[in-house]
Amino acid sequence: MEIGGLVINRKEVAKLAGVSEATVSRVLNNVGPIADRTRQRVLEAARQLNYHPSAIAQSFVKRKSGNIGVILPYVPKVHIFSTYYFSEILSGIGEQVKRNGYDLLLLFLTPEEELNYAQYFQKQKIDACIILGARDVPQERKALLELERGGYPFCLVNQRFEGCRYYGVDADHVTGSYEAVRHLAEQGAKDIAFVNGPMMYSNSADRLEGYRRALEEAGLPYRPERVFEGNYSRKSGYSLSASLTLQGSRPDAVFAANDRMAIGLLQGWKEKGLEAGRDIALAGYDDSDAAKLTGPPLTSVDVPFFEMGGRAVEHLIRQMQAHSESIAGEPFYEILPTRLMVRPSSKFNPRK
Amino acid sequence: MEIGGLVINRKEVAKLAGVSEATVSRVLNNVGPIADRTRQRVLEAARQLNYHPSAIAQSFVKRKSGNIGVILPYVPKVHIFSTYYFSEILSGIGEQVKRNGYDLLLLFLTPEEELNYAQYFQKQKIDACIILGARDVPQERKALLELERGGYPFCLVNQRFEGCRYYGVDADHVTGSYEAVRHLAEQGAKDIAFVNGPMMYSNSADRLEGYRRALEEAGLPYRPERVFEGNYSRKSGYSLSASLTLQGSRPDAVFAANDRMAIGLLQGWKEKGLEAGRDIALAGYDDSDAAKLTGPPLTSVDVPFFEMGGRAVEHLIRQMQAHSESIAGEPFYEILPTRLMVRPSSKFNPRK
DNA sequence: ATGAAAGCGCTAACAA
DNA sequence: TTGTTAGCGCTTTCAT
Repeated sequence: MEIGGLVINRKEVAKLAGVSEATVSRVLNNVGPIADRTRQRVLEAARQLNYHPSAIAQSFVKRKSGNIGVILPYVPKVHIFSTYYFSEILSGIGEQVKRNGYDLLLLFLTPEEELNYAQYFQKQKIDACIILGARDVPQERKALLELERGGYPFCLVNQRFEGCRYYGVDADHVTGSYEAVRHLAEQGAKDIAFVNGPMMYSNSADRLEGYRRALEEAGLPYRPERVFEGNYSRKSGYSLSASLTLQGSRPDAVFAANDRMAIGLLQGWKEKGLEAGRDIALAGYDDSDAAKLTGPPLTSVDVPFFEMGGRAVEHLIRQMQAHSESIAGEPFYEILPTRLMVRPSSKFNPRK
Repeated sequence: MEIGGLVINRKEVAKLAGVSEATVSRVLNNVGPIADRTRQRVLEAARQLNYHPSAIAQSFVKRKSGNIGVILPYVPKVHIFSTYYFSEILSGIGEQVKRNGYDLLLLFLTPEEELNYAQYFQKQKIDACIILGARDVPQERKALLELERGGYPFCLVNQRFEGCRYYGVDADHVTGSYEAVRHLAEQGAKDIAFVNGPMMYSNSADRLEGYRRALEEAGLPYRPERVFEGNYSRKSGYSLSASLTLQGSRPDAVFAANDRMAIGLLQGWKEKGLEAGRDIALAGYDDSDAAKLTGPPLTSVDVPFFEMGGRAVEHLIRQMQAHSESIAGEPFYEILPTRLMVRPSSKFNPRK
């Protein structure tokens, strides 16, 4: 049985072509002046031997892995790729990484090990990285600070850190939430509850800001007891559906910070015979595929996750160019627009 | 501005610890006998300098990248991670890859370049790979043959090749389909149509086999004109909804080869005022999250995609062990069971 | 236009 | 128990 592949190296190509190893490299890398006859001979020899230069050796000598890393948060009990949010961002990243000639290395965080992003650079597994699902907690800030100190190219997606000037791509969640809540108010809702996610995510804070702004503009009071905190899971939405309806006074409308929680609410309500768009108005967030399938279809805020992933890669490429040219690239935070998608769930029927 | 990270190498650790470079390696790799005092000194020096061995240099000398590759098919106009099928398999792969101390390299195929899986091994970017979405077409068979010839560890997921003995993990789609169609027949349906995917996927062929078997057992005739071919997209299901209902005789029931197409059918029918579970019975396949959300909820066949991904990694690990011990591992094709999930969409109402 | 040779950071065999 | 040394396959100067 054959063990491992027989790997041809430069030496054999050089021998077959009757040239030096250096010449083989020159031909294959298109560098320096080469006689046309020599080039032909080398290419032919390489073809005959089915030679492929070792990416590892190249990385080793160039001190570039050719990989862009994507750091994935640990989310308990969730198949991370199966969440609309991550999968869309990753698709966008994948497309752009490939287009730029890099490979994509996935780095899975585990709950046991402490956050250390810089290690991936020190170990030289990656040349740049994108961090998904970052949270505003001390150890995260520390890990990011270390990246900045090391001068390693990185880009955040969908998270900002107050007081830090990092590269990042975010969506305008303040406006997105503002528009969703304004829409609910325009439907005639006077008592609009908000099911938010954890505040350690900047986008949760943004949504709260948008919610408040819309209430204020609509002349409705902001009442802290009308803000509930879930954890962006369907289950947490489902659990909160109880507190949101069994309470003496049921709100006219609910704005949920993502579609999964909105779907949980929908399910909880359905079990109690309540229907969104009839008994209570509901708007979600993310405009996931699921939003179009629920009964009733869910009003939601579209976020350009796919584009965000692609833009993050472009920022990395630019950072790396700046580095190699010793130019100090200005940190850049890009904010992409969101869009409200109105569907039947947000209808409000005043005679309740 | 600092350009790139200052990377510490073994030499500096050796100097600081006052030992040779070899000793540093020995301590860090826990190899050979080491005096306890020496070990302490080295570890302390490494800690002080924040030293991380270069993974590239290690890979280079060991001729092992430490990466497991996942080859992703090119699917036009689809964000690949956003399909239930791929995302679940990938989640399973990711978990298991991490558990085994490897990193996950994603390899995106593009429609322009011709299929060449062996190159990733020749370039030494990966030590083993999983191939997703393989099709039974000549160039795919050629690419796989090359992998086998090279003795490179690889594993297929959800696809088999007649006449080849490759490692692979599949689900029992014959039985899965058989059970779905039998269920439809048991509901009283006499005319059961089948919306299948392209036959270049072995699992489409398997489904057809299960469909035929169930019909035969139910004493219903197999009629080729009742089999339609979509491409597993929602859109293709939507398009076929017309041919399936505008035709003179509408079937009693439809078995769709995946949930996306089933959802397309549902949408097409809804526009015509037809409702699954009332006017026509419908069963899908995959038991995706969406199946639980549709109106009506979709009867579907659950496939353990997550487990399949994990098992594929385990096969790779075993292959690599066999290689390193020069043992000839027996190619192994594993078939996991599926499970029918009955929901309202498959109700059949004879008075049509 | 081409060859010779140094060196990238590490592992592993051999010496001591 | 530790040090010395020879590569690993490539890129890149420096000669020629």
